[in-house]
Amino acid sequence: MGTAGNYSVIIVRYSLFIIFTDDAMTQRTNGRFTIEDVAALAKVSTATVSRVLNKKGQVADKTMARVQTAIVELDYIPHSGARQMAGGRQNLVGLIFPGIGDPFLAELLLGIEQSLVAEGYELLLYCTQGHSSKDRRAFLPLNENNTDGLIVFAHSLSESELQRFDRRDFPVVLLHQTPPAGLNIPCVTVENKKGAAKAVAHLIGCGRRRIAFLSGPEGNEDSYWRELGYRETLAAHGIPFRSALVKDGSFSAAVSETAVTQWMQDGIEIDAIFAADDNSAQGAIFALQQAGKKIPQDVAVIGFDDVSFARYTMPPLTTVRAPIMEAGSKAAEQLIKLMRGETAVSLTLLPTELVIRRSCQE
Amino acid sequence: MGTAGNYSVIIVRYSLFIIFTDDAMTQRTNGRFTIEDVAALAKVSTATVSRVLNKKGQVADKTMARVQTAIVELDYIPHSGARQMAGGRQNLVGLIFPGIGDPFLAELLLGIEQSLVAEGYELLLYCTQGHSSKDRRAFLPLNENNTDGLIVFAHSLSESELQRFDRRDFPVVLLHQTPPAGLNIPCVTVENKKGAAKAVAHLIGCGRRRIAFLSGPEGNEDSYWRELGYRETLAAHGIPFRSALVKDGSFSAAVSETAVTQWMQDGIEIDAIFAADDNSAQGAIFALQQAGKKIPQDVAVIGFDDVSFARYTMPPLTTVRAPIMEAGSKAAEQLIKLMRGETAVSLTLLPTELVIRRSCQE
DNA sequence: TGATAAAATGTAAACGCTTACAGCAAGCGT
DNA sequence: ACGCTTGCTGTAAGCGTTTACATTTTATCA
Repeated sequence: MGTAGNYSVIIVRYSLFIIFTDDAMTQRTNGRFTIEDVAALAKVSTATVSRVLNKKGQVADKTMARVQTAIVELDYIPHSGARQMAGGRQNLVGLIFPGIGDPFLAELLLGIEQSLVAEGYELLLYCTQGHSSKDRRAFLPLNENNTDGLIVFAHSLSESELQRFDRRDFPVVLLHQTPPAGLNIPCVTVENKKGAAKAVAHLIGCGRRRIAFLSGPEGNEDSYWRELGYRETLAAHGIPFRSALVKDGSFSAAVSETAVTQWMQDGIEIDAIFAADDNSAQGAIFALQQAGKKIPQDVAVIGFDDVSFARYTMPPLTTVRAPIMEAGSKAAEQLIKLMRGETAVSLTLLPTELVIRRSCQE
Repeated sequence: MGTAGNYSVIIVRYSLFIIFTDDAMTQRTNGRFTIEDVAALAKVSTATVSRVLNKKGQVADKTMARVQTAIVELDYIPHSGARQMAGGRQNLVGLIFPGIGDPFLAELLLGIEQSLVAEGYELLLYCTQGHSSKDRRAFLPLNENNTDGLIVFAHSLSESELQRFDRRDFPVVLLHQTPPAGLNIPCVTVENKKGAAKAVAHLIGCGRRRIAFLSGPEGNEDSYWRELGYRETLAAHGIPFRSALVKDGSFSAAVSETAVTQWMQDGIEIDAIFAADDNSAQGAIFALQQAGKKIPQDVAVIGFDDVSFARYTMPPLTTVRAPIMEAGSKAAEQLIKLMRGETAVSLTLLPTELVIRRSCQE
């Protein structure tokens, strides 16, 4: 690299030339440039290039400028695999969640990214929908060696997968799920039981007594607490719990529609439905209207989450607002602490709030 | 595993022994196991372990079994970075898209995964929402060195980013976006213009004449063609185009609500709205009802996409069904061809179909 | 000016995998 | 008995970074 006098000029003008003729270059996979090429062009060592790339250590301003020019010139991008191997920080966190497409997620993601971007992290998503956990095991494509930490939503990972990470002290934060026994993984979730209690109390306050509950999917923790809130509030007001008034709505409009239609067909008397989420509420409203019921006159409906479409249902949906965006943002904050080696708060419980629209009373 | 009676017991103890005493082991980052550890435990070379991991080359049944036992025993997971470096296949494809949370995406993803999983690929998602393309450039976390190919939705990548991939012959398929001039990147999209024409023709057939259009975001290609279909159909029926009847709805219920409310306040006479997507249609319906309009008596509304909630609006939404899932699946198929080195179809145009519900006529 | 500290830069090992190549054993035909 | 082929396995180079450490350059001060 000694005789570099006019070398740089040559390089700059003839970068195309290099690509086609330099042997070392053309032998590279895809003809892609490496840190060495950048170093050569900038007339520094790879160490220096690495330093400017990572803004670590000291580099003279002039040198840095030269390196940056070279980077742009070659359209260089560091090889993430090599970075992982060398043990540097990835600047990457992963979010693992079941099915996409729920409006819920839009907000959640917004919250997460808000916190993450501020710290220079990127977010990669992996959706477990349609993978048996068995297939996945060996191949979870977001893991301790290509991310700096993981946010795991609800029940998208099995207990054993969580254990793996815990054993390796890998930063993980759980969203809307408390950790399995014995694992000390920070968790961020909302006050499900209190929220449900507010909803049901409001229904009772509106004079409703035959209040049905549309649960979430089997084993879902949010749904569990929401149902508990429902039961306790019923009890607190001296209204007996009746299992015939509980059906699975699976957080799904379609499933809930079927469930409510079934109630109608069975002639079950209902004057209110508390749905475990807004999707279920939407399905319920539809089914009720199909059956000729007036909302809220005949049946009041109340949802949970307050997702974006809640105000567009007809009538607009009274629902329990979960601070979804805040939850995402808090989760990211805890993860950041963990990634820094600090200790995180093991349970963050966010308050919920009743948003009254017109599906309970005019 | 012939003598497996007490074998497993022995192994269990052995692995603990390894963890705590073997020097090479404890020095590893995170105390994680490598292919060498697996090789040692199975008493083979790393090459053999790699061969069973990748099902490549010949390995005797007995040896393979021993290796697999060791893998399970150590709970070993290959290091993705090392794999990338060594140049093996990643078995990973990336999907890059703007904002999450649109019900549209749920279906799309389903289609993509369906094709991908069959070929043994995993899917990782990157959402560009909330990143300026400037920040991202150097750090696009899904790229040619950590995936085998990319599916890029609509306008989530800049032209120069697409050029980079094209220059490197990296497999990319575009969804709902035709490639920039000069780039030969396969594209999968739907018959937007025809679909729009069907919708508008239907509206006209219902006797509507003052048909408004709620467009998608500026520069969106789907919206462009849908608007063209709208204009041409109007023209074909001798209805003059009036720019006052076109507003931006940005594929968003909230934006559309505002836009329609504005029309109402301005006293613009409208007897139908063709919305560029179902979200816009939902916002439009809401705004119209707020303004005291009856749907479809006073104003007919028609959407585009037929996402899951379309049948839950009140009245249920007439809309142009785009075969979203199929689009996803086709895109994945083309990508697979590209990744195999075969040539792909450069334009796949999927047919759209009018789904008549009750928002146009009773 | 020379001694010394501080700043800037370079050298080279290590990270964990894949794979070309080499080696070895067993079976075959002659 | 010999050389060949075939099937299986091992050796070791190389992938592109980061970083501890060594070295050189520059700044500071008496």
